[in-house]
Amino acid sequence: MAATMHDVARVAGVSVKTVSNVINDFPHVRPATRERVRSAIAQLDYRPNLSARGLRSGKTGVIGLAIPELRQNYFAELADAVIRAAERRDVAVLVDQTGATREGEIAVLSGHRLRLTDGLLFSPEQLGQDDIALLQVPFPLVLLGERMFDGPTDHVTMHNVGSARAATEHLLEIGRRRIAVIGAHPTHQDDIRSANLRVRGYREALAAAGIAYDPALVRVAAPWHRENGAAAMRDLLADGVEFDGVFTFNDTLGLGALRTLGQAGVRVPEDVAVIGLDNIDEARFSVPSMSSVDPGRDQIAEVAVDLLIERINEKGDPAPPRQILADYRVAARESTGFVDPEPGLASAVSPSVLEH
Amino acid sequence: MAATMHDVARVAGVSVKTVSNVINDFPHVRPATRERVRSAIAQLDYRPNLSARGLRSGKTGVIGLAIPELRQNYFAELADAVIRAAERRDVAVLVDQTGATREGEIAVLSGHRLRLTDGLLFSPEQLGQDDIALLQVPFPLVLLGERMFDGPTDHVTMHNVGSARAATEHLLEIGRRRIAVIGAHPTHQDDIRSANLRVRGYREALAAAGIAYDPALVRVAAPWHRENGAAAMRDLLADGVEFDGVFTFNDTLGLGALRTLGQAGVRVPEDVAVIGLDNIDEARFSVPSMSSVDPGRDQIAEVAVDLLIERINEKGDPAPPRQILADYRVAARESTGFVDPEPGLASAVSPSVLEH
DNA sequence: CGTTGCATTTCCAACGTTGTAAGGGACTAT
DNA sequence: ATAGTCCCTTACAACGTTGGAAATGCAACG
Repeated sequence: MAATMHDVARVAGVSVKTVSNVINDFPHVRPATRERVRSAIAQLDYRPNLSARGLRSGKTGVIGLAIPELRQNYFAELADAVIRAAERRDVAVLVDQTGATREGEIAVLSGHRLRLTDGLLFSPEQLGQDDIALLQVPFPLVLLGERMFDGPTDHVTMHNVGSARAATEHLLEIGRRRIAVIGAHPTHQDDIRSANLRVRGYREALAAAGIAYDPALVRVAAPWHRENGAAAMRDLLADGVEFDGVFTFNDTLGLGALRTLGQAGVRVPEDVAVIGLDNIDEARFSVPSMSSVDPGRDQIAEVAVDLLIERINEKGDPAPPRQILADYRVAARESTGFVDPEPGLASAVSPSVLEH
Repeated sequence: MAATMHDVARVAGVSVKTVSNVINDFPHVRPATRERVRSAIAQLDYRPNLSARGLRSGKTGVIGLAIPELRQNYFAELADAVIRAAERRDVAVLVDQTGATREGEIAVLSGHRLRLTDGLLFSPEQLGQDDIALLQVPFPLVLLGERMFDGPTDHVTMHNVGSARAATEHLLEIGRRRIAVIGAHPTHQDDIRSANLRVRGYREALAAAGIAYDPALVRVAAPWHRENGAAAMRDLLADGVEFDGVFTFNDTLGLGALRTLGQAGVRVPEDVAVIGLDNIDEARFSVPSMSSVDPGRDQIAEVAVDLLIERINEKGDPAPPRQILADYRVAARESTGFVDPEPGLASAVSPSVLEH
């Protein structure tokens, strides 16, 4: 049977409350007493019962992370970053998968699925701008991702316009002038916000370089899955539109596009340079390796966890919702003519990263 | 403030214990009473406080899953499967990353990191056969993976010999006769068990087909990372050994090998057919898509969760440890001359799967 | 009509922790 | 010596739930 606070108190010759005071770093404990308690704790290998603490304090020290599916690379990496960030703050993470369904996402917001958590990090994939009202929930919630904006909760997201502009600028810097994009939204689809912002970044970069905007180069693809990237690229090639660079709105689209280019015998980057957005690990391992904009996922995870913990501990009237934009940077690889110093190495971002 | 059992009891006009009895599906509650309690619960949107329940019952309804890193595709898919399996049993999953370090894995076993859990699913990457003694822990533990065998706990794992044999047989069936393998272990390395078993499966298949074993075709690669697969393939090509098929001991090695083959201008599958093992999602998206043996990951997750829950609820003397081997099957794709009916589609295993 | 037996419900205590308020001891100032 | 003060420590209750035992109600029986 595991030791309890009472056991520790008995061994140390103090009351349980004094043990509690030592554990919680309360002031007003004599150093000698503190030491005695410490050694009793060590001797008994005592660890606080978190259920009891949770019951008494109303906090469990666990946060929920709701994502569509772990097997989607992007979300695995997000979960990885969140778990690391939470660990540093001594918080555990319960992962819940919504299955990328609307019902799943709504279920998560009902709070019926993730019990035992103090708050929720939520990265929706189906809910959109029209569902903002659903975010009004009776527990601390921090929103992630680019599907809903200006909601009632804190929101941490990448810089859509900036990173899209950076991607386009990167292609311009290596001399490309006919730059296609893949991932625009079909009219009135509710991916709107994010896709529109990226189109805006693209156009800003073009404008700054004095290049005219050509609608023929802007391709619809939704959702942003590999097969749609491949299909959009097939269309682009079939239409005979001339282009020497492609910016896909995420890496998954980009990998699909790369595959089509490879099958079609188009050389990358000689004939067409390709850059994605997300900087998922997989981008480093495609043939050729794919350049991408790193949207600052680690920073997003850190900040999101911090905000959530802040909200959990918030007393009194809640502060107004905050929106945080992460820093981004270009990771240049073979698909835009750069060489990976250490191709296939599994850790750290490539040193050929261009700081923003 | 959230409703408690007392609130429900008051509304329903019964005692708290009766509410508890309804919630826990105890017999001996009159249907009328049960109904009254049910509607009170609905009316108040009551949900049990899991901290209190955990305190009282000693169970939290949460299990831990310790894996090296979520960003490794294989483990993301494993975590996905485990979370789904656990959800069906109304159990939540706390994911802990060991960081693929020996210290991290030992720390997990100390139980100091994952508190608030009833038991642990542990998939080691660093610990090996010599560390078996560390698995003797004071909480329910189910071991996953192929690094440690015959330990003191339940163990769920793929069928190493069988799946390796199946991979080799698949290459034989499409007419290959000079079949190389990548992923053997350097002598005395502690990957031994798994790599050896796969070599055995390979040799069994060769023997059954009446083909002589040629040591020159057996290549060392450790750990099983992409870069080592690429390097082993470079060596194989550089050595001038003749071969028309390659079986890599996991998919990551295979993707690395595919990359090298592509760069070297060797045609897949015309010149060399390639098959991996693990059937990670990524295998469907490489160019060409890569055949693989599906080691039954979903089944492994299901069984592992079941065993763990059984152990958690076990009373009295523990039953002897059990070892479960999962069913495997070949997923045939372009790299062995098969066509994906739906290339790039993100769900379900390809219908070209050959059942085992 | 009292008794028995069973189904149903209630009462009480306990799980391990922490907040509150009060207690005890040592020191200082008078 | 005495009161006042400051530190440090303690006692007690409470968080919301469930196990066990006790109590109640009801029907059938003699």
